[in-house]
Amino acid sequence: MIKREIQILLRERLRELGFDRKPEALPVEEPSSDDYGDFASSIALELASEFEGSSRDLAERITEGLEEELFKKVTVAGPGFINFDLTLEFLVKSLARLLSSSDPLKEARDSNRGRVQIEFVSSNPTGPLTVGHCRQAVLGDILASLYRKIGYNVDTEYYFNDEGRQMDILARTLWARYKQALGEAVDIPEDVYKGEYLKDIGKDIASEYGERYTEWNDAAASFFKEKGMNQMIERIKDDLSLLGVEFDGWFRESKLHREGEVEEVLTNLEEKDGTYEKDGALWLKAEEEGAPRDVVLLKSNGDPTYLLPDVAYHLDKYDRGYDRAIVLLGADHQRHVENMKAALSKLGLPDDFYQVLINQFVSLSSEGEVKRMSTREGEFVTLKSLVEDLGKDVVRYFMAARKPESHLEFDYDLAKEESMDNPVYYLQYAHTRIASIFRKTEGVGIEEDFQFEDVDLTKLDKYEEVELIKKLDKFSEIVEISASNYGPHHLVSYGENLASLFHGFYNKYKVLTDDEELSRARLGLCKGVQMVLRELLNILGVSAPVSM
RNA sequence: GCGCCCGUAGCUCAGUGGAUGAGAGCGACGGAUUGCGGAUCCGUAGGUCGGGGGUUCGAAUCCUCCCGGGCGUACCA
Repeated sequence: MIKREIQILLRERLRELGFDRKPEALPVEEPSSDDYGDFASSIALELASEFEGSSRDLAERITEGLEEELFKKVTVAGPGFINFDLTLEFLVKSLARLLSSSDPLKEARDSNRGRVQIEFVSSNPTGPLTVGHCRQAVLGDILASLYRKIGYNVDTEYYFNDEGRQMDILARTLWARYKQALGEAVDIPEDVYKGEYLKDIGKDIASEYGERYTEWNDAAASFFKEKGMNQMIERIKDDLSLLGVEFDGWFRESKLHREGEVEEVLTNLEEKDGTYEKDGALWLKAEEEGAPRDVVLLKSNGDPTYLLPDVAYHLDKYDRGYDRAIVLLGADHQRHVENMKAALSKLGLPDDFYQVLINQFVSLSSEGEVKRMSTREGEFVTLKSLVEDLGKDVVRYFMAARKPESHLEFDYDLAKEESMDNPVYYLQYAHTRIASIFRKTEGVGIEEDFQFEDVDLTKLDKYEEVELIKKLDKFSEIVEISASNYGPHHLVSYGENLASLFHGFYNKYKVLTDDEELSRARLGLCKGVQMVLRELLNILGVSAPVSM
């Protein structure tokens, strides 16, 4: 990374002046204006208070002896900004590294980063996944591949409650559907799971098992619970696979109860003096750990609340050896997160173990109308219908394009538009275009898979070419930022930016020219753009076609 | 009432823990191709970065208050 190299040089120079700073802590940025060089640093302004002279004087001192072969020019501007103009030879090395590595993220990878678990969607198997789950599925899946790319050992997991009241209702409803399929009229309990999907499952069971479960008893209850849940899980898996999302693990809440982990965590909390009884219920002293108020762990009827098994679940994650547990939750879980943090802190887990990405809701807009997505209304757009309608690439791209903590207005009409107006195709088209250029190389006497080692990349001296080289160099930093900030949208912005630079370059200059050396250099640049685009689309889970 | 998130161009939104003219896409208007894919490119118009105050050499970005919207504030999950 060019930025890193400048930081290291700056660090050396600052050492000589008596300042001790880590290179990564030194501000080096691409300035907003081209008048201020390729890169700029405001370090002198930051350190001026520790210096006897003015910030401008300090900047002058820093630049002394810094003008080595890397820099065409180093100047001090304004109140003390240091502007770096890089030589073409130096800039071009970054592209050469990319071309020889065949891996755009080689520099960003560090295999010693530890184990991370990412939990997302985690919707209970009582109904189909919706547009809201879709956003989370995409975000979680991208984060997982992002963390893998930079060297973490990542497992994804889906957690669900396979017991409890909701599952009982599911079982009861499914049984009723089964009976209906056998031709008997049975009342469906009001307000619950009337969906077509249960009718279908009921029919399947009827044809497979005939009249074996005509009476509602314990055997039927457990049969329909297990059957219903398994069928729902299968459907959820099918929906997710439409999106290209697969989980490494599926965790059942019942395991925590069965293996005594819930009991254990309760004892643990009691021993740490983290609980008390009030009104017949057992409360967690959450307020002591920074939560707004205390919260119930065991209801007065003895049942645990949602919180308690989730605490046990996270202790289980911790015991499995993860260094970090990242959890994606919807905006309505804010209070739960505070309670969880309080409980885990009571138990003595490291503060940074439990990390939550709260994402805001999705609304769908079409023909000027905005519809809120609500499962409670009973009217929701399913993940399945959305993906079947628009395709995986478009859905994933749109779901990733906004920062998670912002509301996402999903523009259905724009997403549906299979034309230049749809930003997904903008990126894919850049990739396709490059592939197309490489199919034409023989026409100018260049073999398609020629080696870039011998190419003179300093032929790339046009403004647009240099901008592209700098942009490519920035990719690993963007990936790093996207991962550490849990913000896949940075990738999208960067990708649109890169594609835009490329299209501009393409329109202004010919890649395949009469000058063979120039052609080879430009092909090198194209290859670099293609490599980064492909890697980026790959992380987003969007296909990178060679023709469209 | 209190807590979290959001408020940037007509619309949808970028702008990583501050840094030297406020950006993109869509929409509007006007242009570009007998040549590598026009799903492209170039240009014009359009903004007191919700509002006030504060910190700083410097604030869309940090602090505070206010306004507007979403979510939460359960012995639901």
